[in-house]
Amino acid sequence: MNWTDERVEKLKKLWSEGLSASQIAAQLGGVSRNAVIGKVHRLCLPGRAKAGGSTTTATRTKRPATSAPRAPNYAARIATRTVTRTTGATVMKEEMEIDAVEDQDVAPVSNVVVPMSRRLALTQLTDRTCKWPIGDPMKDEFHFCGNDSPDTSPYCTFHAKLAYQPSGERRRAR
DNA sequence: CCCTGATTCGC
DNA sequence: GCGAATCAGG
Repeated sequence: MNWTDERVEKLKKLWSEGLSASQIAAQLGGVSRNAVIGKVHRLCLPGRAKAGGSTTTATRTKRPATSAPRAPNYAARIATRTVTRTTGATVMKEEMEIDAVEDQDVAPVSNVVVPMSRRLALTQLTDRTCKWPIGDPMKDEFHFCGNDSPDTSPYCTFHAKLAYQPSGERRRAR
């Protein structure tokens, strides 16, 4: 995958909306979260104040620039590689999620991860259908997931994990 | 262990 | 320029 203008624009948009790198990667497809972060840096986009999943609201400022940025010790890097790989479910999981979304678009039948794919149009959505958008909104094949979603979420259990939840609360679906 | 972003560096 | 590997942290 290469960074077309379209993809860069989407990246900028999602990043500015506060989506995490992995979530953006999942939506763009074909890239890892590392790729997203790397691109963000190359674009000189404003980074997050602090890392960490729990929405660090204006936490401490960045590292003191006085000390060296970092000194990657390649000996140590090699030493920890095996450990990281054994653990490393991160990359694997991302790939699985991306594949699942794409599979749904191509082969809607009998998907283990997403058992049902109804490919609903906007007007077909109900309170109980997943509203996760699939495809390019500007193109004809655009549709919504349409799987059953619990009353507590606008998304099915699969897409709920990918959905961005604003820190406050989700506006009540009307 | 799950996740987050940040950084380095081989390609 | 790209992104995997790694680091650092919640």
